[in-house]
Amino acid sequence: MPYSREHKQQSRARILQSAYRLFSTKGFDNVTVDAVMQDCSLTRGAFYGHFRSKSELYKEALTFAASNSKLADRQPEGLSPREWLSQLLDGYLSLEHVAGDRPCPLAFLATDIVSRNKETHETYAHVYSRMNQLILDYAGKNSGTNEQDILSLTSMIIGAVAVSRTIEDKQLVQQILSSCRQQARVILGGI
Amino acid sequence: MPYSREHKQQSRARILQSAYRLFSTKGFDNVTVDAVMQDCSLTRGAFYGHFRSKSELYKEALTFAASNSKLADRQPEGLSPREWLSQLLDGYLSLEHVAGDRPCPLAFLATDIVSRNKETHETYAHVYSRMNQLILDYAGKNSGTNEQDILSLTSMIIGAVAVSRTIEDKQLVQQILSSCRQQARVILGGI
DNA sequence: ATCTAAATATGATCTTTATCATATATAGAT
DNA sequence: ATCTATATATGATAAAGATCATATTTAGAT
Repeated sequence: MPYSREHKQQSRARILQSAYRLFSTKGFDNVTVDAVMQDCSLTRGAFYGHFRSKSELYKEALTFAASNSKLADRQPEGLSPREWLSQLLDGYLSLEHVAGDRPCPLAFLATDIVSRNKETHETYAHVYSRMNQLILDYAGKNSGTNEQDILSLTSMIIGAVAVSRTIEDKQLVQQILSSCRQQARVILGGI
Repeated sequence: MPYSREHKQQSRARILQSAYRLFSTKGFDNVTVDAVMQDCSLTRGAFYGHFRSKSELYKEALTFAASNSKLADRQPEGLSPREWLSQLLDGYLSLEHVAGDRPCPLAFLATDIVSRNKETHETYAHVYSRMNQLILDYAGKNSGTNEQDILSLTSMIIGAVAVSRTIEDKQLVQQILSSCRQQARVILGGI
């Protein structure tokens, strides 16, 4: 047996990490297979030992990102669900997030997804539903916040991050994010 | 002098219209210069008599779309600004819009824009500011709705349309749009 | 030390596509 | 009718990039 037992798994994880970082900041067509492999210090040829195609990589990277998102992080002890949700929203609606720190695929790939294949659309939709469900859980089902409210909330925060990413005027971006942080609290009935 | 006086202007307009329709639904990289020209029954070569490059076309198409958007339409007589705004929001948050009828570049190109050049970013930012300003004007500055509220409103409607476009479950899309229509009225203090 | 299957690297190939150089068509002016 | 500047079309070029075929490296087992 060649190489250590987990070697390939580790390579695969590195490829996915590089891929997601590049895809989410540049979009599918502005990232070459070469670029991804160079980013994780491998080469073109090795790629096809891990993935069937660039499309498959994109879909897998999307799944990878979703399971590594802050939303998927465990709620820290000592925080109530609502406090944790409050922190999550502040992180989501932050300059750091907009700058590309563990970016949310829902916002960063919003329009890039449209040109991908059906499987990828389904993956995206799944990630979206999961975000809504998680926020609903944290908000508390008997809190006066219902599923409708959550749908408008997620539209708002996804839209805010997507738009903010394109705007170079940092002050305006801060205003957008701050307005949405405030509005989020209104929707959730105060935290 | 060859051709009629306005011939070239008309061709240019046709190119821009085709370009915007294609770019907004497929994104920059999934639209070839050939495809645009064929869409308006011209050919590749003629393109460079009108635009210096594909990038320039994209930017011009964005400007073109903004000035042809429903938001730029004149307010119909017999409607108050708030009634007109209400109709605009319902149109924006509709299945028809999501399906691509006179689509809003802010939503349809949200992440595609990021990879474009600085000039294009500025154009996008300009369109964005204009949308906020128009909505603020229609809402009425002394109505209890302030600029902050508008920023969260536009984030929400842009996000809703951007996300909806990727989701194939029509029922879910209707829920998203409906939730946002409702939330929009809350933000605007009832219409 | 050597052998071997798995992992990775290297060197094509083939397609797509933006852009350019050149040719043709158009319709007003003479 | 013909001439001409402008608009449009056609064919060529060249670069980029996904994928494949083939070679090389790796490290556990013998």
